[in-house]
Amino acid sequence: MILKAIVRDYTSSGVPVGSKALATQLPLHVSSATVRNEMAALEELGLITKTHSSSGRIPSVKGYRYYVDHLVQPDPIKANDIDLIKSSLDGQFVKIDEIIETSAKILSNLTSYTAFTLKPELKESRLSGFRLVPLGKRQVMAVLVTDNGDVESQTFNIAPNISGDQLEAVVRLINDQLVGQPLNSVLQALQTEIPLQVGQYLQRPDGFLKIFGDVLTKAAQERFYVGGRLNLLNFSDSSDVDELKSLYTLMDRTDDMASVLGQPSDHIQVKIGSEITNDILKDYSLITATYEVGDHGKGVIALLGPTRMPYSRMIGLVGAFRQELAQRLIDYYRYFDQ
Amino acid sequence: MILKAIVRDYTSSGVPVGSKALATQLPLHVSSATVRNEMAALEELGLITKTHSSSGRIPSVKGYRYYVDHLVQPDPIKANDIDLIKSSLDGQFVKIDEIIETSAKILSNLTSYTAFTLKPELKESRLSGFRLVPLGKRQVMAVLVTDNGDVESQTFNIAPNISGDQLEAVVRLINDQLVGQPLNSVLQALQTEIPLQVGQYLQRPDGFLKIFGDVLTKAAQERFYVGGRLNLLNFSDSSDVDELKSLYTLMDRTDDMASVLGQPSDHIQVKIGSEITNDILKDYSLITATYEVGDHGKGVIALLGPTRMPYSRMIGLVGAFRQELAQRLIDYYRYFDQ
DNA sequence: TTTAGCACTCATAGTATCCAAGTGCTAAGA
DNA sequence: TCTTAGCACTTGGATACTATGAGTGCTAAA
Repeated sequence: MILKAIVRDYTSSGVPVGSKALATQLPLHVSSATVRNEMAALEELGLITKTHSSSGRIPSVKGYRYYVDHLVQPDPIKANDIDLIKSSLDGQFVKIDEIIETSAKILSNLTSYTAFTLKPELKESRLSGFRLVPLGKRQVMAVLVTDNGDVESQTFNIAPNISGDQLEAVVRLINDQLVGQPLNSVLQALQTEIPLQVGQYLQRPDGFLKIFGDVLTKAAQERFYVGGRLNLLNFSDSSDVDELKSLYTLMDRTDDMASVLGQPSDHIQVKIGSEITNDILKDYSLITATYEVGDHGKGVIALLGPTRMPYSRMIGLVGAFRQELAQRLIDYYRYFDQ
Repeated sequence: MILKAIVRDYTSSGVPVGSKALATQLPLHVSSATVRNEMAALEELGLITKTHSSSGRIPSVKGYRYYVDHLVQPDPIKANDIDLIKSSLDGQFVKIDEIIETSAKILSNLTSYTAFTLKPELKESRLSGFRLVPLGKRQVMAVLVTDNGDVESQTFNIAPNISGDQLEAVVRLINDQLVGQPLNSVLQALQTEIPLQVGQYLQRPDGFLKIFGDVLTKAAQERFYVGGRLNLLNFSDSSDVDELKSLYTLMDRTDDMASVLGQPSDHIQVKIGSEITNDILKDYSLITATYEVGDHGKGVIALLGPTRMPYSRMIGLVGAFRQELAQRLIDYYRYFDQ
């Protein structure tokens, strides 16, 4: 009960909490001295610490962990918030990506923290088609489609001496040999056999290979969105410029962030401070949740905030949001899947 | 001479400069008392100020202005720097936009400030084609091309009850009526007659109209790139979080930034502190330069830094960079234009 | 087991003091 | 008339000292 009160107090006020204040708040009627004894015990257990020898107590990482694992109960979500979520997700979206991207924004607005969303994805998507669409005299658009429904495109200029036939031959080559293969394999093939084969049709295959590689890697990458980047300035130290920089740099690296978010799991996960695998985030906490979209795979939403975040509220919010988002996406697919 | 020395000193050290230090630095042999008398005169003229009543002097906005207008001579660019520029611009680019984007990065790296680049653009580009490329069962990609060579695309899903014929009819409609018109007019038509006409072919035209509007506005927007966003943290106060936030928000608004950069002009422009039209930037300085790419229009590069930036070096750099970039782009067009 | 009492600790804010860097002004010198 | 030495004065910043108050640990009594 005391640990719970300390966490609650500290996360809402940000000030180390002392025995006297605590005694008056507790549902039991006990004196501050009693509280002090109990606090000494909690400190012994490593659940709370002091900032200096005569200060009030703050929860340690271990303390937060115990609180999150055993004591916290998610706040019921406010009617206001649920309305906001519903109405924000209710827009006229024409692409899944838009929904996912907006989700990150909503979640960050709701919490004043920074939010991440990962698009739901089948384990391994396969190449389902590649085309070159001629646009102007020299302009061509390369379009790559996966069996997942993801589309990547890029325009480029071709050298004047390349004929339409040559391009068609290359497209046919790619489609014949690679459609149906997982993107990873295609990427690998790009390093090995493809250049040789393409070389039969094009004099200087470099340009084409670069384009193809670009759209391919874009398609193979996880779709990762960040909302409320700037909120980081609120809750981070923000005096240490270098730290801020590495944080922002980290957030732009899709791969690193994907590994930080970790494996999908069914329940809401909370990683606190040093529990996060990446050192740059050791002073923050991360709440992640997986959302399932029927047979369209799983996605992840996550929330990054200070270690001293009001976990009960945030866990409640993330939980509610994941449900709303999943529902919204299921509806989306139901409408468009034949 | 004294003003020049003060600006030079202060921009390189960041510390208000006093009469004694100044006396030893000046090419003339004069005592500090003489310098003090001159400084009093300069202060009278409003060219320099004190931070407090017994501090050294710093240049005022008016002082910087005078310096930039009459005293500064651009530093000759270092061999190192020119090599870096050349080699960075030398990559295998397949799109103009890539070159422009990289330019912002190079310039920001070179200066440790924040750089902006605006793609060269003809006065008003016109719609030269619109298509819908079917990708899968329900997926369609909308592609819009301008006579400028700009391409915008977006994928979306169509409702199951729409036939290929309907889409073709819509595409034909758009192309027949609107090709050759300036994008602005097309945007306007989108508000007025187009919805009615499209309504004849589609039951629920909203989705299509949104897509068309989206790609259209994207194409009509100026192409604007920012490099070294994070450098802002170095040279801005960075303790005032709200200020930082509005600064970053500003940088994401293409329109506002375009108006901040101002009208293209032939020579390098320097705007100092409160001279910048936007209040958010009142403690910064902005160096802008226009680069011309033959008959492919004009673009802009710009550099944002603290008011106390070493103008001579920066003006030199921006000048050299603009030349290199223009040359690079001219080469690019020469290679691909027929 | 709980509690009152008390000595002790430490961060924070406020105050005084010193120092260095710089200024303005005056009066003498070139 | 311009330059310069000299000097009193101003100011921010560093350093030291001193309350003050919130909080602790421990002891002894209830």
